[in-house]
Amino acid sequence: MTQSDHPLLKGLTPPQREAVMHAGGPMLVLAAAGSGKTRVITRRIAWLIQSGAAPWSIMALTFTNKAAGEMRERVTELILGPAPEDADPESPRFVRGLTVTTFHALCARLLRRYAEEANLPGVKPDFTIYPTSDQLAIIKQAVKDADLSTTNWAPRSVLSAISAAKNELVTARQYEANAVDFYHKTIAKLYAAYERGMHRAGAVDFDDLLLLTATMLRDNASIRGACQDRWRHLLIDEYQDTNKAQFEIARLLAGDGRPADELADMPGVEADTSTRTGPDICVVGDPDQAIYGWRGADLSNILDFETQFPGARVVKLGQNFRSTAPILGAADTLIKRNKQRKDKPLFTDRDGGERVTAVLCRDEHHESNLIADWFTNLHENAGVPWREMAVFYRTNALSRVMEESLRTARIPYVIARGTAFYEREEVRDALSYLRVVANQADDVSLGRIVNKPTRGLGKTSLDRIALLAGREGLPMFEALRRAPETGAAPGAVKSAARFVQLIDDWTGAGSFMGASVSGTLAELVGRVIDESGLSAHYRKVANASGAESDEERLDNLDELVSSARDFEAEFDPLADPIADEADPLDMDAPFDPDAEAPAVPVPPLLAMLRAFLESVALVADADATDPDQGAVTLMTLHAAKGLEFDAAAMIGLEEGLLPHSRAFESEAELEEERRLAFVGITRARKLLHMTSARYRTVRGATERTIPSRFLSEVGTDHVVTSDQSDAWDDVDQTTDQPRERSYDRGAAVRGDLDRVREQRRQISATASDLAREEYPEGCTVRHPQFGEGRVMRVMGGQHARAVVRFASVGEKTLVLEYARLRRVR
DNA sequence: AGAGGCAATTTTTTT
DNA sequence: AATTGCCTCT
Repeated sequence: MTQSDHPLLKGLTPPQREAVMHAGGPMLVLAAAGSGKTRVITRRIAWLIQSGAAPWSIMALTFTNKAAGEMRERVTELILGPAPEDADPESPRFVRGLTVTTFHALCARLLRRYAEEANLPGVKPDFTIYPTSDQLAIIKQAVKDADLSTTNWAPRSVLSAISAAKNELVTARQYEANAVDFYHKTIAKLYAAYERGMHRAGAVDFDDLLLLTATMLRDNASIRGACQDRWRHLLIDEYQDTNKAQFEIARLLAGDGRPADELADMPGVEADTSTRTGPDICVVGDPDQAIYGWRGADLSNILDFETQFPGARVVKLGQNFRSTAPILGAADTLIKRNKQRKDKPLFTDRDGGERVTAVLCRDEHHESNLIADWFTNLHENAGVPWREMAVFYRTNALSRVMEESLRTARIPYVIARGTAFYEREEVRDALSYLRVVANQADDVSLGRIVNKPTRGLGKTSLDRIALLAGREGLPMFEALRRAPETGAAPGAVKSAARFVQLIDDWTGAGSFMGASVSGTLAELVGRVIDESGLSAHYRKVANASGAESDEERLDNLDELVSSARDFEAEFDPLADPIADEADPLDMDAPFDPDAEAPAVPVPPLLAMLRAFLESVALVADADATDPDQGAVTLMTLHAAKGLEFDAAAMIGLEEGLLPHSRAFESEAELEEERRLAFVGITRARKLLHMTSARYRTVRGATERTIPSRFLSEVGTDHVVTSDQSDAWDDVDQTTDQPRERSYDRGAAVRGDLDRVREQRRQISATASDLAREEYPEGCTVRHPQFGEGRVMRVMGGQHARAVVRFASVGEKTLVLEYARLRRVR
């Protein structure tokens, strides 16, 4: 078989092949948007394995779980072949020992495994990962303790200062040493206090995961050595988004590479030995898609790669296989405006394709209706599946109006907000209980649930107990045990004892790892939700008001149990980068893709709980996009990176939104905004709509807007612009009030004004019929506040109304347009 | 102690 | 508009 016939090289361009086959040593793949970057990485991993590299010697790092999951899946298919139809979902297919994960998840695992050995200050293996909201709680306390006002020292900005420092690998001590003025000295003080608070709670934050891992690898030769011995091949995706800490981790993991002779027997490799030195680190990225400068990403990591890894091979992938020529043309014209940029070709060999459209709309409702109609049209007339459509926006707030329009148009949609579920009050409460179970020093979580549902532990008593905790340097939970000493009210003391007993029951009084607490993770989660009184609490509320939100809360708690069950079922101990501890891999055995996975001892419940909480802490918004869903996807431009759709809409192209007003100050940030727009444009395969609204209501105030500079910067060769913002008079001149906002939406897309006017005349006439059709008398509906009710009467006219009799509040007359009614059953 | 109401305030993006 | 925090009332 000649090389080019190799199945892993099939259909690849010469530069893609070069990257896949690269013999080893540092390599930088500059991959333009849509140039088959993921393909190259996955094929390279498969290539390495087929060339004799052990799967467990390969590590691929991504930024989101979703990207990691997809990569893992694609490598599995390349190695094991496509999944059989009758595949047992219970026994997941995976390439044993291969590490494909996110930076953060890798760091979490490494820290749990090595924190004790490395003797990192304040980090125990049972650490909790604090999300931003919990970080803020610690900072707020630190600000208060320092007798500063949270007005002058907004926790949010203090946090970003600390975070920025951590991303630069600056510790609290170093920060203090460098602080010269009052501001920096104060931040230094707060940084130190924050660290103390985190240590006390046994918590680390997202930045710590990276910082501590980098420090650990740097300062501890034996741990570094162990990692370098294990992972000989390192691949990093989206390298343009790495920050200094991530660069350090990559550099330390890559080490100095292996002796050249280890590579000598790789088949299909050119006899070019000059490239066979240095660490086998392969990074893939595109400087034009760098959009995370604000969280410390450092473009010099990719720009200076050749300096940092001497002798690096550079492969450029410029040919785009994704988008039509007009879309690429628009993207290219736009990105050329950036001054801080190495120009690189972006080309396709395909002709044709529809031009990009830019539409200036009247307001955000017009805008979202326009998109909804476009989608409907594509779906019904062009047969484009819903899942091939997406809406991108700069800020999450823009999703709301879009949702409304999609709902009205009965278009199925999903919002890519992976974290949303875990941010819900009831879910956070349940997780807080679980986190206290996993780590009893977690004071922030404890504080949230110690009296929820209320169990007679009020502020006064808790303050007294907190005093004891502060005096003796105890975690709150320990202080609760000693409540009798605090002189708290007898009732409160009793409550404290009951609470302590509750937690102790779940943990087997600290003997968690023993056999005293058995069962599955899902059982534990269910038990905690139940015995904590949370479910009873919400059930009571739900029964009392019948409101949707409370029923929903119960459902969400159930869903948390199911997600625990799923996690347990899918938990793959061998996918764990440190699995070799629990189940030593036979490093010398030849890799056999068909070998049965060995029976792995079920991890103890506590380990499972920690792994579950960790996975929950590390979910990304982008993880929530599910390509199998038959639904339009709504997401931020940031979450869109790495994805592609047949038809995409970018909304809110206005000065202040995209580019965002916070970026006006600096040229560098403006260029990042431009890259963000570039990322959005290049997500579209065939059709792209860009819209801007003449008026937009933000935080309750309607403002006149200015169309984004990017709309003109995409040029006119590939883009058709139409101004529909004044296609009709929407304001009644006599009262200066807006008239009912209705227009023919299909016609608006086509810009057919006569039809618009005709349709408008008809709309009010048919409104009542439509309303009756949608809400026939006697049907049951649900209102977000009032709960379920029965429709008694429907009235038409300009603002169709319905009289609804609610169980909770009696009869109400609701304007259908505004009352977010939903039919039940 | 705890719930509910009112006022103030708003990081844009995320692991 | 919506969330969050503070304060009052029961």
